[in-house]
Amino acid sequence: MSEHPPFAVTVDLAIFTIRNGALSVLLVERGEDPYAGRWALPGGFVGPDEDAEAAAWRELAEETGVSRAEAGEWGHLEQLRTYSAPDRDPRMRVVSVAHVAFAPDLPEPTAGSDATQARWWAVQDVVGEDADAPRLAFDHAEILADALERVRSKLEYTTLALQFVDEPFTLPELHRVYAAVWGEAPDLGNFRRKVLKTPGFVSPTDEKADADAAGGPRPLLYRRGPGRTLQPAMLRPGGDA
Amino acid sequence: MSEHPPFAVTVDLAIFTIRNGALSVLLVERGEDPYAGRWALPGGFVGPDEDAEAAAWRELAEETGVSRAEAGEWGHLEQLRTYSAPDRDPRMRVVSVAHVAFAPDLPEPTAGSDATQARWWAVQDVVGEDADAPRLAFDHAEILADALERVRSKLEYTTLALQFVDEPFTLPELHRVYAAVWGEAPDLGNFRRKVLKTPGFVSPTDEKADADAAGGPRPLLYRRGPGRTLQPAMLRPGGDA
DNA sequence: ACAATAGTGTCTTTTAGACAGTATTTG
DNA sequence: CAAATACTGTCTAAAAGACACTATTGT
Repeated sequence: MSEHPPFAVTVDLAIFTIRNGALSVLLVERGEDPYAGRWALPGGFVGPDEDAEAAAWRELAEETGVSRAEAGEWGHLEQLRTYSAPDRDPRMRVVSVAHVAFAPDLPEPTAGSDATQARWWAVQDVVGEDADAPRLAFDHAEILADALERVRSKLEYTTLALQFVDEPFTLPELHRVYAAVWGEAPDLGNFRRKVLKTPGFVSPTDEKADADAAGGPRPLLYRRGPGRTLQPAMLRPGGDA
Repeated sequence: MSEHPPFAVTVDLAIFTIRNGALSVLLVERGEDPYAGRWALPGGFVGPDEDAEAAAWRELAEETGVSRAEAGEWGHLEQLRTYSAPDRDPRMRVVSVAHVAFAPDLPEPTAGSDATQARWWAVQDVVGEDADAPRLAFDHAEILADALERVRSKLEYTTLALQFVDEPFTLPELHRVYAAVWGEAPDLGNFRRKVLKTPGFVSPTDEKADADAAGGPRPLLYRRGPGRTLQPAMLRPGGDA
């Protein structure tokens, strides 16, 4: 079976967070060809002694500038799918195991060791057709589109939204996560009912958030509950469109 | 970047069908080490000019003994996930892009060119803990478990069950698909209501099925509709367990 | 006639959608 | 006080679960 050609195996990551109320994704600017100057999803090669998920955790920690142990505290990472078109990288045959990661608001990333820059992009500015929208390298536009669909649908039937907020959090904050990811806000009253009656979604504290300059009552603070799935699912408004 | 080790990339397939009312999966007996004599999911290497999905279609056609064009007629195939543990194959570093395929009842497969045998196994006889349950090679038990979870959950929110029946079909037949995959039958009356009121799930004909030795009225025949998703989902009985 | 299965209808419960209305806070 | 936001409650519609009931066929 040595007549089979060798492949390089990489991981690519779509790392999502909420910044300024907008769903955002981390991109790095490529410093070298192919696609020099274009923006790309962060990623790297899978090492000889790690599986793809371990490589993805390692890259996540490197790119966000936090230690891997810390990343394990707040982060959620899962495999998305594998991209293997023969010509997806002109240099060699590369198969990429793409992953999706979710994190609460993180600091602006530090530049990578290869002197390229990395920054958060509002997803809407990347997937849009605007003239100033960056054209992504390789097949990363397709990967990002798949990742976006994944995060949107996982909000429906899991408690994944909890990964986008720091503890403790308020229900209006959690509501804004749904609004940012779906692009449309569910009715706040019905949202509260759904979250509070789903066992294990959130657990209340008896504290209230600090006052907000905008006025209004101080909302109650909650912590993440142990539940992981929503039964039945939370429906996104206009979800059939 | 040539300091990175070469990988072999394969596809493995969990090919499901319904045989004698039981959800079944195609397994091949390995003829050589490692795991000689053990049963495994069919699979093979990804060729230099194809992507993983093309390799999976090729393997599907080879293993089921039907031409690839025919397979495209009736089959549904989708990527499951990628398995990349460093020690999953003792011979070399192999990354496997697993796929799931669904087909109506197929003939017993012919033996592969390497003189190994292939046959359908009732899923219950493979995942069970019985003494005569085969111990699968490599990490294929894990792949099969993931594939099983995939097919079970896809029945909930898609019209995938249509891939397990030949056209034309009756609603009791379609109902038996759900019963076989879920291990428990939804109420037939409520099932009919759900299927018939979901736009595009099935389209009626004005024909009736041939008579059955068991007696009873001859059920109406239907064809597959254009719809692909169920909104809202069909809930499996005891689905939270 | 009887058994078996196909198909219809009905009642109840659960849940979501669409609000209205009250309470709390800042400026 | 007004404005803004947090929170509660209510009415309605959609849908599922749990049946009972009728109809059609083979033996």
